[in-house]
Amino acid sequence: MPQGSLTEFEGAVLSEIGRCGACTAYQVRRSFETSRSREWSGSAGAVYPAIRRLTERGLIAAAKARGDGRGTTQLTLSAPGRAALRAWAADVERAVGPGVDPFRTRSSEWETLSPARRAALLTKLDRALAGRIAELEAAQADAPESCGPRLELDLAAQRARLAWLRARRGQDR
Amino acid sequence: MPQGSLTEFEGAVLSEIGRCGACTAYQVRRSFETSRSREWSGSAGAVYPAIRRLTERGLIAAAKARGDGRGTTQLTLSAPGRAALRAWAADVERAVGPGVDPFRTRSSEWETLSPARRAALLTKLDRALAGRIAELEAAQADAPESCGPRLELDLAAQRARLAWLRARRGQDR
DNA sequence: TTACTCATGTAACAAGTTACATGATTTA
DNA sequence: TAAATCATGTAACTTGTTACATGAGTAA
Repeated sequence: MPQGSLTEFEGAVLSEIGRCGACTAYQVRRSFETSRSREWSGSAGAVYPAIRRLTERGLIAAAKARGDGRGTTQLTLSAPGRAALRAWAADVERAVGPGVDPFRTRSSEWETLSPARRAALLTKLDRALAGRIAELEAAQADAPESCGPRLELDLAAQRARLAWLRARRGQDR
Repeated sequence: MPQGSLTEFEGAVLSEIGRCGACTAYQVRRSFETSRSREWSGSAGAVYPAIRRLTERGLIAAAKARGDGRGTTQLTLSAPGRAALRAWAADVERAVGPGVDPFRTRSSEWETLSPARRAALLTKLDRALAGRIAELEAAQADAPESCGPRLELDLAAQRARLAWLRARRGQDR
């Protein structure tokens, strides 16, 4: 990894600290844990070491909260941290990469199934995708202000899968 | 990880061995290395240990090629291996999960940029996406028979990103 | 006072990366 | 014969996972 660059996870951590202005490592964990997307579990064993690394690199400023028996530490982005976050977010090559897509990875295997098995599986996939889309639409309707681009892109990606799936099922008939 | 289940990478390895019928670990490596998607590097340090694990679990049958000074080993799927691969491919919950999407992960950070910086970045992203789409369309035109669902889904995903991006840029005007 | 949440962290393990090492075979 | 490719593998490192451990504050 080139010097100064950030992993996906580190970028997401800095992004979260930048978003909330000043927060504790615990709050960063919770935001990953409660996030709809299951990209990272937000486990303590991932978050605390990552924050320690980023603090050692001078990208995060950690300030002990005084008069707090819990030993709470407030985290903020330093100026280099903001710069590193901007550079990470502006990495076009990585942004347009395909990432890890479990739907696509499995798709070529579906072609090898017998027509009957394939039809059954594609029906299940259709239902699951439609369910996810309904959830995302409900979340969007619940909090129309707070729904950012991630939710929109989640929806767009799931709709693209469903459109592919229905075109694929049409071919089987 | 529940017993008998496969990681994304292990599933992809079994899928590749199933696809080519019987091949060497080296051929599995090459197919990852030369794959358009950069999900996995196909490094020897990933492929050989994974194949050893899968062989120890009885999912891969390894047969030494006789009369080959290179010590070549032919790999095939065992019956339990084919069953494990089918179960992995039919895991609907994991299939419809979002995976790791570097475009979506970065998108919320783009909203924090100044209008001028955002416009410049979104222009670069537009060009990069259009370029990727053109490459995929060219690959599809070059080999119309051999282009499987992965290529179609790659295209669908990139087109969905581009459509989101252009709608997003329209809002800024 | 019991249980839950806030808050931080470590230990053992899993699994990927790069870089290195070795040797056979094929091709220029 | 020199270089490229085929073929297999290991070692050091990174970084994620689960599970565990600890302790302070808060609400039933």
